[in-house]
Amino acid sequence: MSDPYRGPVCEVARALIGGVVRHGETAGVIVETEAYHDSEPACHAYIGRTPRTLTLFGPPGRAYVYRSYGVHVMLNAVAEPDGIGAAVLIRALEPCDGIELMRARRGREALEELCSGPGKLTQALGIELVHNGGDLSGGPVTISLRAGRSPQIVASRRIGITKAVDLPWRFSVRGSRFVSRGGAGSAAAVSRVAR
DNA sequence: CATGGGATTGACT
DNA sequence: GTCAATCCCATGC
Repeated sequence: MSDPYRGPVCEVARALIGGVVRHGETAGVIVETEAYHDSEPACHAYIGRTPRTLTLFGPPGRAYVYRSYGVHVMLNAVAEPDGIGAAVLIRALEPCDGIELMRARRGREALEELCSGPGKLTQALGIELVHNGGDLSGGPVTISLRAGRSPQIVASRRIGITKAVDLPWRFSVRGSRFVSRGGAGSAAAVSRVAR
């Protein structure tokens, strides 16, 4: 319990499923994650330490937040010991608190459209680039880990990347309707990995 | 200093 | 299914 983020990044990615991301009055349960590690080219840390990747190589349990496509903000939890560049991308949440505020920020009503994607959930929770490097156990953005037993988790291939596309490092709650639109948990995603 | 490329989303054909 | 939006940063001159 002392350092839940310190272990192998794929184990951390699984452990985070069922945890709760909270920012202010908004919060949601994690239903989808992806693992990234500096040993594989899809990871930002693959190129080594740069100003951008410094957070990734820092101590585990911090937030790595960056802008994607000039439009969207992505939230990650840094994993593995200090000196190793690894993180878990939070890809989807099941909204639980502050739903009206999420609706206002997202401009959408349907629960399934509030946090079902990495760019959507940061918008719904009001997470910004300034949160990069923040301690996830001490806020302002926090993640509390699941206490009980794990839900059924499906592994599949990661979404939206062009390198190391075959690694089954995406994890999602089987059957959840709150996962992102890559269709994680679908029979297609499962068989894609099995093949 | 100029350029190119995204761990995406939503609107449109 | 296709495509543009739009900004940070890594790289190269």
